[in-house]
Amino acid sequence: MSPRTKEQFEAIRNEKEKLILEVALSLFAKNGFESTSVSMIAKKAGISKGLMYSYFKSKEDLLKEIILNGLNRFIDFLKIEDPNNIQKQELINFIDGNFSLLKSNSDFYKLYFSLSLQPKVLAVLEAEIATLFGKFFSAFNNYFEKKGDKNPYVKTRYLLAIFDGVGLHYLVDTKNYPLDETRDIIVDLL
Amino acid sequence: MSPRTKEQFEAIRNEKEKLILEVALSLFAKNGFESTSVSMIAKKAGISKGLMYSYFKSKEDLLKEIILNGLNRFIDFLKIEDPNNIQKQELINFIDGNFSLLKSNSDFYKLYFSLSLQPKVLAVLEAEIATLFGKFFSAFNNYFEKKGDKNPYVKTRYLLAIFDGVGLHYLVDTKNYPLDETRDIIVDLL
Amino acid sequence: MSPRTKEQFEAIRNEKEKLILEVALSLFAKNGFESTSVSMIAKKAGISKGLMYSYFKSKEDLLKEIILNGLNRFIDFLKIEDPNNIQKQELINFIDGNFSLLKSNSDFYKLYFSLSLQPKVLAVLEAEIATLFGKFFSAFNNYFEKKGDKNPYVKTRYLLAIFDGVGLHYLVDTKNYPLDETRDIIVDLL
Amino acid sequence: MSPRTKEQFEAIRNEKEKLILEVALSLFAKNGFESTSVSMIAKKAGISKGLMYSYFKSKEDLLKEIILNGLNRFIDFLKIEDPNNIQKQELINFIDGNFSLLKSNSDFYKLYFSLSLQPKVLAVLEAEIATLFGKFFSAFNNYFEKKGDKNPYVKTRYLLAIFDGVGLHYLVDTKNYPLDETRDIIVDLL
DNA sequence: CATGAATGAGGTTTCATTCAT
DNA sequence: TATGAATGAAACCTCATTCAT
Repeated sequence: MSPRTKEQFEAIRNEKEKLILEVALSLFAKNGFESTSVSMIAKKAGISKGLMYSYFKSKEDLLKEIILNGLNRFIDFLKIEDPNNIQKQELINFIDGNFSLLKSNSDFYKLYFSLSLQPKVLAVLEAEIATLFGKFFSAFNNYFEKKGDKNPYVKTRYLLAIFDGVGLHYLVDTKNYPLDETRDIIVDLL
Repeated sequence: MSPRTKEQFEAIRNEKEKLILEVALSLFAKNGFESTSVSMIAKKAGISKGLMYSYFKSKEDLLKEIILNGLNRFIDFLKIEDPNNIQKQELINFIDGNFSLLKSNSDFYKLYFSLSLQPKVLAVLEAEIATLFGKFFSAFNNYFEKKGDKNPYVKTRYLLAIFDGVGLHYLVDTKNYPLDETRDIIVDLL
Repeated sequence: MSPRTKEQFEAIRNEKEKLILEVALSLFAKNGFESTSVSMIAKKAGISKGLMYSYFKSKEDLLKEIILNGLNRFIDFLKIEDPNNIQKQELINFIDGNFSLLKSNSDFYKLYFSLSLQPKVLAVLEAEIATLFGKFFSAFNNYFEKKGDKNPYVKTRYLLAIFDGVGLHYLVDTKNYPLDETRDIIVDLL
Repeated sequence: MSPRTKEQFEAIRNEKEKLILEVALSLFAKNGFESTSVSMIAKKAGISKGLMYSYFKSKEDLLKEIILNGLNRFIDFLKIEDPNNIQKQELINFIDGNFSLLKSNSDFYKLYFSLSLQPKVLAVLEAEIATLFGKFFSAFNNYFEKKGDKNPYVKTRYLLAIFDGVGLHYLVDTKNYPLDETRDIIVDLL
């Protein structure tokens, strides 16, 4: 066997890191952060605890990485060509992207919701989260302003709140919640 | 000296139980259930750890008591005279009650939201919660049906989701969230 | 109502003390000394914990009282008219007394057996126990000596061991153990 | 440095497990199960409390392991070639094995006796214990039946009770109890 | 890179005992 | 005499993290 090249090593590292992130997310989502032990994660990922600590310097660090990873997927859905002339379709695309992520990536949403009221854990990511939220807010706010809505601020905050409310209810009762029909109602608000 | 009377003992118990419940709720809301230790509760309540266990069988039992306590306040807001003829004002009263509770009792909401995605903890109260939620659902659903709404089920679930979404956003950003204006928007949906 | 006389008070005290002793014995026998809490005893006796401590200065003291109480019943069964001329019937009476106590007072036996291998607890009663055991030993030993038995010491120790072995097996399997038939075999050893 | 091999890890575990079992047995025998704390065990074994829990799920689990370990040594002493024709010598071998174990392994006997009247603790091992006891019973019962004894059942139960009585007395007064002479008396009963 | 034994701090819980009333 | 609220020490147990190999 020829010795592995640097690239191969890096590929293995990346792959294993990804595995840990996935496994940890699923466990955090299911049991909560505090109730998930590092041992459980290592076991489910098929590695040793020690190795986990070579990828992430602490359990909290692992959590942050997971959250950052998850947040980054959102930005992609919001594609605005011209901030001064936001198209309805652009916002619809965002909504649809969001909802499809909700379905495909519900673990991340669960984790995020369950942490969103415990500022301590998320404190370190405050800046990132504020930035992200700010982008969404601007987009909708600008759109409603341009559209001449009576109170764009209130409407925007209302709409963003709805996203989370619907997400929450969908996650709590995934089988029955009428997500697609709700999507139509929301789109009608634009 | 004569021993304390039954009434005196009961008064002591009631008062201290209330104290513990309040202190625990505030800490659970702030740090989360798992991250709040019985030591912290005892310290803040000015009692020994041991005493807490004379009032509540376990930390989890304490949590359940808190949740039950909190849930019971909700029911009062939903007063329906005739289920076959629900009045718009009755639902408005419910909404207003809810929002006023959100303001005055935000700790309970915080706790409830942060637990709502960890079914394990709430499992024991599932029945109570389902009953409560069922009542709210019926009220709105019946109302929308009677009103001839196109899809009462979807609308009801949408509305209940909005409550939680708005609540969540209000709790995360209490200072700025335009709760009263949002209330008007919601009332207009009826 | 006329005030109670000193005698009445004492009668009440004695009665209550007896009640506590009985209740505690039954619980100790069932759960073991360590696994029985003072609270359990007080509850089952229908008194407060504080009161219990006015009768017995500690949980251990209560145990000692119980053991002493129980041991004293034994002596009565061993009635020897003339130590230099012990009658077979006197020993038979002792055996029968013992076995009947085993049936009627099995709680005490259970407790005693389960403690007999933990010298710490019984250490304080060592003297009493040694005295009692010594009396039994002497009686049987003298009898076998007089009777011209080859090895009275061994036979005596063997016999006393049998008592406990049979007692133990009877207590473990009270329903099925053939106590009366065993009694006859033992009597034949005299 | 290369990590330890599986074999090395296993060796460490086996050794330490054995150490803990031995230390715990000695303490349980001396103080009783309830009065022996995990701290005491850990201290005497020279390990941390936490480590004990990596070897045994709980203090009770540790106890069960000890009992199972001890029980297994018994079976070896009972070797019956033909159950329909049990030889006197086979039973003598069993008795001698038992007594020699009593001497060499007195801690286990002590523990077992002190637990035998607290069914709660042993409840989980009931099946194993019943099986073991059943084997002994059958062997002696069959032997006495074949031999034409008047009442094989009573004799067998009497004999098994004697084993325990003698064991108990030997353990309480190891220095003086005439175990070997007693052994001869018992053998004569066959 | 990889392992899992080992630690130690801190969690939940129990309970004999005290003491104000 | 009688109560049970209250304490505090100590029990059992968990787990993030370290480290020798």
